[in-house]
Amino acid sequence: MPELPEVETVRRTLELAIIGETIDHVVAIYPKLITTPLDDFLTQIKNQTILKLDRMGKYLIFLTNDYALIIHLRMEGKFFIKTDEPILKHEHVIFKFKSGKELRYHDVRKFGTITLLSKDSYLESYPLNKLALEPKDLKPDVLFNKLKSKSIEIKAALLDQHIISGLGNIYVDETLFRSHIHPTRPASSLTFEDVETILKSAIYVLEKATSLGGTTIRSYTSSLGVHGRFQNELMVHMKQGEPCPICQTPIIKMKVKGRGTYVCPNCQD
DNA sequence: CCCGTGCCCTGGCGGC
DNA sequence: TGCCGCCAGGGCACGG
Repeated sequence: MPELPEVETVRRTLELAIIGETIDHVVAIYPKLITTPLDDFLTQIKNQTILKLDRMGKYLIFLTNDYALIIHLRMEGKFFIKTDEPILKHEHVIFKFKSGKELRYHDVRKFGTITLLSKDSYLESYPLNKLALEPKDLKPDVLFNKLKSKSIEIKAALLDQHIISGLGNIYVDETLFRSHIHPTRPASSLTFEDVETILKSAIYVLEKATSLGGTTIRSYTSSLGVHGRFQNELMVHMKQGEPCPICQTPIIKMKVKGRGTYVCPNCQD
C-alpha cells in the first residue's frame, strides 16, 4: 500500500540508481498497465535519458528529455534493478537501459498504471491536473472550504486525492487518531480548528513515516528491498483489540467507505 | 454536481 | 491435505 512516504522512499532510492541512464527500449510483458497508446509509448520512450525523479502525492514522475513518465504503484507496485536475470512471474514492464541495467516494474495485483505524457503539458493533463496539494502545501482555509460542503465521512474525504493528496488507508487512520476525530464524522461537521489539527497531524505522520523509510506491513515492501520502519510507530492501524496508547481502551476495527478502519472509540469522536 | 457502488487483480487465509 | 470462496484496496466509470 504505497502512500506518500513509501512513494517518496521509492523515489529517493531509485534516484540513486537510474539518473543519467538512457532507455534503449521497453518490453511490455503485461501492456494493460500502460494507459497511453502502446505503440506510441514504445516508440517515444526510446533513447530518452532519465534526468530527474519527482513525486506528486502518490504519483512517481520520471522526467526525461522530452517526456514525463508517470507511475502509480497502487497496491503492490515496486521496482527492481537487475541485469540479464530470468524474468519473474510478476515483472510486467522492463525498461532496458543502454548500460545493460534493467529497471523492472513488479506488481502482483497488476493494479499500477504507467503513463507517458509530453514534458511541457503533463501538469495540465490527466491524471495530475486534478490532483490536490499534499498536506504540507495545503492551507487550512482551502481544505476547510472544500470540506464544509461535503456530506461524506471525513475518512472518505481524506482518501480523496482531489481534496488532499498523499494519504491512504494507513495514514488516514493514524492522522485521525492523532487528531482525536472519529472517521465517520461528516466532513461538513468539522470546525476550522479541527481542520487545522488534521493538517498538522497529517504533516507530522507523513514526515515521520518518510524519515523512517515508510511502513512495511503485509505484502508491501518498497522497491529494491528497502524495508520501512514506521510500522513500529503505528498507533491504531492493524491494532484491533490492542489497548489504545493514550487511554488503554481496546482499538476497534470497522468499515468506513468499504475500507478496514481502526479507531479508539474513547479518544476519537 | 454529488455521492454510492462495482470493477480491476491475485495471493493468502478461513472454513470444511 | 486440498479446494473453494472471499477479502484486501486506489481510483475510476457509471448510474441515480
